[in-house]
Amino acid sequence: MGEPKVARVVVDMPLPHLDRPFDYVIPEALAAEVVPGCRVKVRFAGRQRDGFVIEVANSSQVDRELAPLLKVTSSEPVLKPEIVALVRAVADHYAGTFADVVRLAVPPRHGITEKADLIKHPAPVPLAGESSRCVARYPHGAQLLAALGDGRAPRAALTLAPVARPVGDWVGALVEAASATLGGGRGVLLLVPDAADLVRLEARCVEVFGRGSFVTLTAEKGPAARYRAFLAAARGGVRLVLGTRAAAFAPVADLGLVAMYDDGDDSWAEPRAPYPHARVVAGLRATVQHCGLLYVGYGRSTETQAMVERGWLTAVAAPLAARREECPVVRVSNDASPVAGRDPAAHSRLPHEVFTAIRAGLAAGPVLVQVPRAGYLAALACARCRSVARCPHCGHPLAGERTERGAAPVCRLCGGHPESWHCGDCGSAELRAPRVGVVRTAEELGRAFPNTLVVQSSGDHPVASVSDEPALVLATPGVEPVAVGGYAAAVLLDAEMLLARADLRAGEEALRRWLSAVALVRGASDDGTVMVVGEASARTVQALVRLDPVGFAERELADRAEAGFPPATRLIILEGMAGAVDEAVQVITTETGAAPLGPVPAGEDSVRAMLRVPISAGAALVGAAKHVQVRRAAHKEEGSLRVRVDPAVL
DNA sequence: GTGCGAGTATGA
DNA sequence: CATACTCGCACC
Repeated sequence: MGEPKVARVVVDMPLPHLDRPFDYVIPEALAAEVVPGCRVKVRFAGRQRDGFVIEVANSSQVDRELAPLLKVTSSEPVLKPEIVALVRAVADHYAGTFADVVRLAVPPRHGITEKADLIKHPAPVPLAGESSRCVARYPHGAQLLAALGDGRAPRAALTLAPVARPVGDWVGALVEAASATLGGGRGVLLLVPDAADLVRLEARCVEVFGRGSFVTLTAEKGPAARYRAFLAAARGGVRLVLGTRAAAFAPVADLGLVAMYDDGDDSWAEPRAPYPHARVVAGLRATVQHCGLLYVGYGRSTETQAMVERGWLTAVAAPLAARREECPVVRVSNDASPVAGRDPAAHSRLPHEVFTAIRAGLAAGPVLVQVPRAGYLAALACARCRSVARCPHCGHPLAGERTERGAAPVCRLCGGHPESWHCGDCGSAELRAPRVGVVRTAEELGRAFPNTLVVQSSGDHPVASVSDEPALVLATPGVEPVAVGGYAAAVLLDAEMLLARADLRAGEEALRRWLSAVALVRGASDDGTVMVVGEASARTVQALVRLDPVGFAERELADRAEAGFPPATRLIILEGMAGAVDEAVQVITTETGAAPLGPVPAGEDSVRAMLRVPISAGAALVGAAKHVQVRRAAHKEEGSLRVRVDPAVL
């Protein structure tokens, strides 16, 4: 008998200064059960705690007597080496701990499911050779598929033409990329932002790859179903995994591709510490595992644009001229606050053109009407040119705040109350609060088209699809039903309201939502039309009319660079008790040269401060923030301090 | 976080 | 000199 073996264990202990593996002796009696990736119980700081074995070694560097493993919870290797690397990379990117991130990556154990017999998963049947109806029609699209099939690791942002045709079929694009990768013998991970999209993707995967040839990983179906799907992937019995946010960490044997639909959706932001964004997780994963990476969408997020401009992603998109040929024609109807009663049929505040467009569309099929919900935080705008008013101090959009003497501008980010403001575009000093639209539109339109079937789809009552029959389909953004043969027309209402949020991302978000609606409409050659009701001069509306999310993202990124915001910079937010935040700002600033903003009050005895550096110094900034946490924890310093890196919402 | 050992305070 | 208590730190 040789020396007893040593297990390197990551202990479930989210203290920043203990964020590293610890060595334990494997008792003779447990030797057969211990495998890398299994769950164990160990004694740590006098208490019994859970952990994962990440490595089995013959000896330890530790010059003290090792404590023994207490118990092997399960021999199932649930934490694969590549996921260890991914979890470490994500924790480091977000100044978080391995323990916090691994909780997001490995679902809770479900014993009964683990002991149950293996379900046999048939291999997915890849598409026959030349069957790409979407991706291969794009410049570089065929090369992308070929690279995936050849075992290479291409990284791309595929900006789809928004149209209800194969060329604008996001599900098809994901399935084709998956098929190419599977055909080359590697595994695939397909990620979508929400349950409704997952249903659509699953349906197509059943059709294309066969029932049971893939698993769906989502927390929504309960712990047993989640763990079953996770195990199927971890055991290597299934090559294709579909899922939402948390599935970005799913173990897939011999991973060849991570593909994500609509990376701009806000559901990708994890609400638990350290708040990783699935777009970033996917990107880190492509790096760590050297696999393909594909962001598919109708829009282009500012973040993917930054990756494209860094040369890290290849842009795959059709030229603008080709897009306009294939996609619906988009027109603007200026919402010039029409006088009530101007349209006798409806007593409507809507422009007359809208009714004409709807009537024309209904003659050919269903018509989609996108109606934003009320309740966004409205930002102030220039009274003359209507561009968003920005804080002169930090560049964040200004909000209106009620005071004794009416309204005053306030910056919700840096807390400033600018006394004088001048429009950066036209020089005017006058501000206005944009009119907030009202959602009585459904009733109005219903009355205007009395003999028409009206379908309503909203967050509470989503409708998945509608037939080709003429119908007026009213939907809030994000839950538009799919029309089987494409909508004949779409009307996008209250554009200004969607644009008027006091949020840096308002424009990008509005364009993303509009384009998703446009993508449900028939192409120009089938007389598909889209009408947007809003200010024609607004940059975002212009981008929609030109169907040019890339040009928009380029300008958006340039703006962010000028204002010093992510993704052009790396930004961290420090929040907690004043003393702790002040000290942290002090230390990090001197250490990294970061530019501080704040601190400003942030609720009950809590303040927040912001630090920004150029991307090249990002790792140093995050490292310094982690270091501050380590020191604080080790010295048991007073007060609380939370760190957020590139938060989704500022 | 938790437990422990060193160092210091307190009292018989 | 014995016991009590706090502080600082290591935790495998």
